[in-house]
Amino acid sequence: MGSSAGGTNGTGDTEGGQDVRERHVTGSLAHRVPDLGALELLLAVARLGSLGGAARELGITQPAASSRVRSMERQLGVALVDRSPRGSRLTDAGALVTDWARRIVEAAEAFDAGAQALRDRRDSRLRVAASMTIAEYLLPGWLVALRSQLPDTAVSLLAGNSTAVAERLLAGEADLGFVEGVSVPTGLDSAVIAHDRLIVVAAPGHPWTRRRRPIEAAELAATPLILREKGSGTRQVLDAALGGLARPLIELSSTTAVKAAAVSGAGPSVLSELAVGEELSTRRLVSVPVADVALARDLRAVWPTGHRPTGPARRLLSLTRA
Amino acid sequence: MGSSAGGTNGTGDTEGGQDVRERHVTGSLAHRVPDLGALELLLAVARLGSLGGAARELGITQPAASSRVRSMERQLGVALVDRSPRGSRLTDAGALVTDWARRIVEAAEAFDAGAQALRDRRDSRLRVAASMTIAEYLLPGWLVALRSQLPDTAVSLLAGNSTAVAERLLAGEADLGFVEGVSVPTGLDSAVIAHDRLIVVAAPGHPWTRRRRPIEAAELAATPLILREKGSGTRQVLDAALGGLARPLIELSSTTAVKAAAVSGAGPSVLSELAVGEELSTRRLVSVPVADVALARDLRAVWPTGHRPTGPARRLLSLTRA
DNA sequence: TGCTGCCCATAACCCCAGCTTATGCCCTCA
DNA sequence: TGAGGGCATAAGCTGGGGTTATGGGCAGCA
Repeated sequence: MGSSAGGTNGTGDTEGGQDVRERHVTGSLAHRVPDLGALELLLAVARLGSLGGAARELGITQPAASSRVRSMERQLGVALVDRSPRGSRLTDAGALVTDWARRIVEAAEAFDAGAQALRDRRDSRLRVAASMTIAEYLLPGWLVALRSQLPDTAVSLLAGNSTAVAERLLAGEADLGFVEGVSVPTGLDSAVIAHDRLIVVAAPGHPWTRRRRPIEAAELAATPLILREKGSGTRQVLDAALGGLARPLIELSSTTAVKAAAVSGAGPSVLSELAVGEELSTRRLVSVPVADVALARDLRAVWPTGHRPTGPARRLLSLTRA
Repeated sequence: MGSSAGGTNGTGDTEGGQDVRERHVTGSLAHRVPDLGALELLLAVARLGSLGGAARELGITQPAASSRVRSMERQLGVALVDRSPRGSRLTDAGALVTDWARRIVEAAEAFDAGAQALRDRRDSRLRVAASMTIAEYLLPGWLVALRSQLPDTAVSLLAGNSTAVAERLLAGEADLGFVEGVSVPTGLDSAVIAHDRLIVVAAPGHPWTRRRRPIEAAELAATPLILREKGSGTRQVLDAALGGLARPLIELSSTTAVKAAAVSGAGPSVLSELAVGEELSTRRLVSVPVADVALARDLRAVWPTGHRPTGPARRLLSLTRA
């Protein structure tokens, strides 16, 4: 590395003497991270090896691309591309930054696919109904993949609980559904597409995170927990596993609120492993081993009995089987 | 939900009769996805239950927040918050969108943590040297976590291959290193922090993706593959596993380039599972089972023999042991 | 019942980031 | 040696996002 970071190539440094470098300013991410357009531009430069080429691909002019990359470099304080009269290549640091940028762009693509499905309610070629956990954590990725296979298929998404999903399907208002939980609503055929486990989590420092031995079912049932409201898929599985005994410390109506409460140390909680992956890997939450309790559940694709999915629905279904 | 989507409420529609609704316009993500500032604002609204409160937290005025949320709703075509004279709550669709937004913001936080480490080269309290794969895929997450524990510790990052990492550590220019690969450079102590496997991947449709039986080592060695250049950690492991026989179809100098080539169907490749997680789950690449080949490798933290990490280095080390 | 406080919306104005067009220099290659 | 691709700089325009100022609903309380 180090090849270019310091500005050893005196191409253009117009900013001259100003090294005021505001440190430690908590300028709210948006001020420290380039916007999506700039990140897309960077990815295009990486792929095409030229600023002008990237500009053409994005439908802007070459000077616009040039200045935008430059201001991104100023913002980050790192040289990203080596410009030469016959093209531009990423510096080592630039390659790294580009990889990190790609994550943001991919998350944005998932967001876009999801948002688009949420908007196009009727008149879509593929109408999907999904339970919350699946709609939150899995569907956007599937939709991105689906779009790459069927770019012209408009998808609509309705999110609700299992019974709502079943109603839509049976009323002919949805082509394919996804539910989590133990049982399949009557009138529907299903295929298991993935498995999910509920796990017990607590903020770092909680006594349970220091235990040697796993929690027993009885102890879990006896401890007040931060939980989703009754009726949620997560709560149903937990209640079933404990024999209807889960004691709520607080009941909240969204997974997000539950996570926030758990992270802030309000108490232990039980959540889908899909929901807490990020929190676990960054140590904002710690998983507590449990013994003796069946917290696994299947994630299923469902459709009206007899109406085996065809067309785009079939395509989507085939994407979901990892 | 559907309360406002269709534009039935004529609040501000200055564009009047134009329902031209540009469909299918590939307006480059950035035009379809709200910018980071707007997403942060949405998260704040979700957390605080009020537009004004969110505005205060972000250091902007209430009208600014109000208008920004409104324009986000217009952009997405979906009502996100239910405004009432005593606060604002997310709609169902808003809750979903907020969850998707959170992914983007988290990716941005990782980007920011990484970029900041890349910028602060010297004069940092914790100097980390890491091999490319780790710097790309794992370090940013660790840095986010570290920052939540030690907000005032400036971290610097140098990315290079294993020998470069070792040099820095031995020269006293780095406090903690991370390497992938089979052997530990001499003069360094190490601890295994995770495991990684190289996997064989191909674009969907490639003959190998239809096979029933795993690929044999001999077949893998006989087939031209898309590979990183000689000397990269990935290549070393593969060569060792095959007995130095890997045949390159193309040699490329970055993981990203290799992935792009593989996705475009140029041929099969061998890559770290860390690198292709996203591609696998969205089916841009398919994993091909292999028999008979030892493609596992350890990811290790390393430090100069005897100089057991202390202070921030120790803290970071403890974060990395999942 | 009216007062006070919190919440949100609208209006008018301002500023700068990012775009465009126009131009020039550098390098390579036929 | 001229043509063409690639990059940089300069000058001017536009709009999104910010600000201040103001007004209207709904709760709670004297």
